[in-house]
Amino acid sequence: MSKTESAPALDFVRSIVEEDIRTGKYGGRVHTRFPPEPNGYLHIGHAKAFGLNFSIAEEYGGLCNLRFDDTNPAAEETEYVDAIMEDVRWLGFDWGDRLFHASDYFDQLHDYAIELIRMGKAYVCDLSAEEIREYRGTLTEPGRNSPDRDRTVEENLDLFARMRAGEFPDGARTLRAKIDMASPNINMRDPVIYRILHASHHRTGDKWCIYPMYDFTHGLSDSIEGVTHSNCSIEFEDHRPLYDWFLDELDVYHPRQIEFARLNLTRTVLSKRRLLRIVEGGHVNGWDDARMPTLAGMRRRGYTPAAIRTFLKRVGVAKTDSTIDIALLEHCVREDLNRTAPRVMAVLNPLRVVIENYPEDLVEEFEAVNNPEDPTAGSRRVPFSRVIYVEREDFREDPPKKFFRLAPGREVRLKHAYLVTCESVVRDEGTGEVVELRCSYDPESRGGKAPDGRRVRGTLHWVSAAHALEAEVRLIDYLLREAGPGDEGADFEDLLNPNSLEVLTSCRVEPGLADAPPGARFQFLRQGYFCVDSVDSKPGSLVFNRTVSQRDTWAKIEKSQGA
RNA sequence: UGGGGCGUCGUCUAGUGGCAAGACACGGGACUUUGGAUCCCGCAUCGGAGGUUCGAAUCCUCCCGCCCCAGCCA
Repeated sequence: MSKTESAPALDFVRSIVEEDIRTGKYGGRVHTRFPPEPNGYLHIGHAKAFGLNFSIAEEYGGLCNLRFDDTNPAAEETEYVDAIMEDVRWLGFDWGDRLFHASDYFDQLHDYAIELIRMGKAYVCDLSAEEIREYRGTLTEPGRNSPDRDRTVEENLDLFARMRAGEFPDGARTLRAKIDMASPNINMRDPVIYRILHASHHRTGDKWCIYPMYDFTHGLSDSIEGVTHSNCSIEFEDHRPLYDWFLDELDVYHPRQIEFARLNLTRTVLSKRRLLRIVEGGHVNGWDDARMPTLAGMRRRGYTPAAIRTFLKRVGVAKTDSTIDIALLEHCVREDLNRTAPRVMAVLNPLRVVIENYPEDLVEEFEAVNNPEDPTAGSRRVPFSRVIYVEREDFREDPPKKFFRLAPGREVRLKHAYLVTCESVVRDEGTGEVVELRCSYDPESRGGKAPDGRRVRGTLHWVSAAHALEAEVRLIDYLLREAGPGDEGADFEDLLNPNSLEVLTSCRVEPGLADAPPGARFQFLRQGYFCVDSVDSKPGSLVFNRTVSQRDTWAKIEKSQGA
């Protein structure tokens, strides 16, 4: 632990945890929890939250529970429960045998509610939802007491029992905490703690027709589980007095709630409401669409758990409202994939090239290194023949300055193979479009080395026409056209990028990819990182997703030339 | 106009009275059989104004800006 090892600075949450360990506040224990409501898919923003909770537990020899906050049967489904567990595990976290549900505590929570009633700290209220809102007051005016606020304990007990017994319809009555209708903190103005909901719960079925509210449930669940640090997002800061109130009034074990800022990303939608709109509006093909910021989407797109965890670490944890540049996430993905992804050649927009002086029936195989960053990755053999495909954008009839690729009379290197020179072009007679290049090769340049040491700046990827496999490649762009998350409003659809997905259908990839398994990740040389789509790719009809493009210096040069 | 919170490079994040640190982005250069990777160099006086102090991003005062809260959602 020497200072010279430059231990990374602690974020404020970890500082609090360390301080509590030092002072023995919880007997030196560290126990966190991740409490998602199973009403949707987890996205990268949730990953910040559970990454923090699980990581802190790991780092301090503590435990982290997975607890489903399932107190609203109207919104929750088992499908989401399963998806959430899969996503948390995918990122490499483990809750051991501590899988819990707020609904596990419904009996105990009910007992706590009765205790509050007995103490005169809770009452049954007959006000309608609208009346409760009216009585609550506003941000600047205090609220008024409910006419039912002074019911006797006996009457409250009786009414609450009848609520539970199903005597009243939804919305007829609520159980409220008796706190302070004049509190400047609106959350303290006699919040509802139980509501009547004749709805079947995905775990408890029809056992209950009254369900506890979040504020009442959350702290008590933390307390029951022996949580020490209850980390949540910053909009709950106003709720902390209420969190503390229940624990204090009931005089039970008292965890500490700590709030941190949520994650925002440029060009990315991270609100559940909007994500739902994108899915239901048919703007994407489901929650696991590769364009989605859900973990399921990122997984399908080819992002790695390691890259996401590195990203989360670099983003840090603070209370400042911030928006992370999506470029940081992409950097982390490239950094990981550069180390681990095997290189392969694939031509996205094929342009046919005939090497006129290359023998008609000859097929050579060239040794190609799989990953120059990783000597243990080995090599493979790639077939070469007289007719090949190169990338259409690697040829220009009128090459601009600094364009080091193919052009009439220009010589380039075909990666791993030969030096070739463009001798002439073949056009479509109707459109005039260039449909084929006629080239010559230097037989002395086998392997790509110029025999006389002449300098050849451009190196192109290619595939042998007779051997290449046809494939579909999906190019993924941001869901939002603007840099920021955009304004709230009905015109949200206008903020969507209409070109977030570009599908290329006649791509050609090297033959070795024939049996690449679903999810396999590759670097398509000079282009970026791609993975085999885990849903739509089939042997014989390969589908790849572009995970992230490679940095493209030429694009920058070209742009600055144009400007 | 009530309450709570937050303001440090373009974007994040450290720093908590003694030379403003790191990452991404951006710009420049080196190297290169991926215009990839890698390597070098450059890039902020800390929301504003006063004050305290030998010394302030750090302490005090006032001001300004942004975010959250009026669900029987979480």
